[in-house]
Amino acid sequence: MSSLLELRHLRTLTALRDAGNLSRAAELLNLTQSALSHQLKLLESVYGGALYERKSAPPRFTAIGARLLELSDRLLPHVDAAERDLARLAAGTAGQLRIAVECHTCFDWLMPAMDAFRARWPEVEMDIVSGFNPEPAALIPQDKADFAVVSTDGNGLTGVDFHPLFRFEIVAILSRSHALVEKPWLEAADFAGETLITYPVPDEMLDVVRQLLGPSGITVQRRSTELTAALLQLVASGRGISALPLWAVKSYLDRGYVKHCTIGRGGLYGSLYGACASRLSGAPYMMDFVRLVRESCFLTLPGITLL
Amino acid sequence: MSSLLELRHLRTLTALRDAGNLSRAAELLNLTQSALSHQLKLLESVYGGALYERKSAPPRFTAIGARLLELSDRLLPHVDAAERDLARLAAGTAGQLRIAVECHTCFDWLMPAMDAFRARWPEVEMDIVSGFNPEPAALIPQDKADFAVVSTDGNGLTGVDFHPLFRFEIVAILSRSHALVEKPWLEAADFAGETLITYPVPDEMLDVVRQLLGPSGITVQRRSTELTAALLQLVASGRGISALPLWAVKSYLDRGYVKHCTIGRGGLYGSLYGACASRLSGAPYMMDFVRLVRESCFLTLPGITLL
DNA sequence: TATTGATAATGAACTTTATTCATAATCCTG
DNA sequence: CAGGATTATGAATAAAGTTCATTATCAATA
Repeated sequence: MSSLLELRHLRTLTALRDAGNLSRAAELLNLTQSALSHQLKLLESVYGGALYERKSAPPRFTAIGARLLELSDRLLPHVDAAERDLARLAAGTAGQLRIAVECHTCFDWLMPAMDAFRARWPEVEMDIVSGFNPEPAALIPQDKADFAVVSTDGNGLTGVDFHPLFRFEIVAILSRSHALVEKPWLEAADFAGETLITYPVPDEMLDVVRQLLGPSGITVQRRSTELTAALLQLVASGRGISALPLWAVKSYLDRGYVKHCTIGRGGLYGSLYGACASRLSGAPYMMDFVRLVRESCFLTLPGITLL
Repeated sequence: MSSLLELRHLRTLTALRDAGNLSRAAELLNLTQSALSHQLKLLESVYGGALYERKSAPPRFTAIGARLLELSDRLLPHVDAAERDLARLAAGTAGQLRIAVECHTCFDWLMPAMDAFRARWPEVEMDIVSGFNPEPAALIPQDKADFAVVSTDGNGLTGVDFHPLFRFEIVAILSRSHALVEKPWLEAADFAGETLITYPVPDEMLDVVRQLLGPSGITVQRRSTELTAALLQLVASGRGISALPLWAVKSYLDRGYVKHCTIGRGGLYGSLYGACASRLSGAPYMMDFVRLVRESCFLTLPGITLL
């Protein structure tokens, strides 16, 4: 009798468009693929026709689907804006967001999220905590930062909450002529004698060391540089091998500038978490920031998985 | 974590504003007062404050409530429009809406609903079936009308659906000096010897006759005229008494032009139904028309109850 | 100031709906 | 045509939303 269309459905539809397929849309919405499939099926039964062609990627929407998407585009921004206004009404206070990072790569994806955030919460003062801190989460209890990007949850810090961000594969980067490119995957022993080219961070912050080389007692030479491009240049010219997030080097690999190789049997994976003071964990602007980070990363970084 | 605001909530809020209080809002939405109360409570717990001041009629909204209403006003018309577009996509065919009425009073409330309908479904041809038909529902199987306003459901007509509209009290209208105005209510015997002033319709169409005079075997003189104003003029000048819907004469009563009196112990009530061909019963434009009629009547006719 | 009537709130039972889980079907690609 | 990825499906589960029955609150009024 009465209309059954809800915002939930519109969110699903836009997620489907943004994510490219149902499974990814589900990930974006923190739901299962099944849930969305059922949702769409229901809508289709109500409106008497398919909403999109299933077998196409990116999805091609039918007239019905397109009309609903048009509605979504018109509505959701207003809903979003209203909810932020309401959060502001509730909190009153403006707040600040001082961001600390542990590694350089973070900036690649942090910037777009920060830009989006600035547009949505103009009254929140945003800053980057200068310098690179080996353990940025420690800055939070000291009230020197409000948000820190870290690669491990729960450091035993009290009063600090960790929000899962995403998980990504770390691959070994080799020059095109390197002998090891033939191997299906690299084991710890393969690194012996090689020079490991990395960002300038302490050993214990490197996932390759922490998860592979450390446990197996293998030590390697280290050489470091700040920029990804410089790092790859060194690898390409045979000065050593590196281990970097797949998403960070995807474009270089596609161009064939360097080669890559899985590390360990099932691959080596790193995870990132956003740390913030428990006191701010529930603050709408903080939740929105975490959401924006997750969303923009998921939509722009190839091959990552949301946590 | 994720937003829980849904269109449902926005609809509740606008209904609350339109209807004036929670109970009436519930009636408008075909829900219970309790349901809406729970809904609002939930919203208030989420947004951390009241949405409106309960004890005031009409409701006074807080900043939070007002912001949500602002959102509703921006969103709901678009949702509505989209759903109509989708219905058009599904049905394809334009359709027509020929309306037949049984009594003159209907036009008072039919007009605004028809105007609203015309704006929403410009492609549907709307017409009024000329002449007053003692039994307009009969025109539907003959395909001479698509919608008929009748005062009884289920005439034993097959292929015709009856949609409950609303229920209203019918009161006796007396001149200010009439002896009967002193009585707490009128019984059948009180009508004996009086002239009953009515619209020009057959006896069996009049609720007073059908429900009160008929069963008790009392017959009265009849005199009829087409216009409500003329009818009241006759009553006021002592030519007889009348029995009319309370909502139709409310303004005359408020001005003290005539007096009124309850008919029978618990009062006399009439009900109206919208009849249409079963085949069209589920057509979006027909459902929308019924909805518009119910809604506009509920919001404009004083003292009625939705069925 | 009690009484009544109207409106709103509440907690528990209930119903409906949404989501997940486990699995099967389908589609695409190499 | 196998294997991987995506989608569909039915049943089970979880989570709501809604109603019911009752109580609380408030305003008008006797």
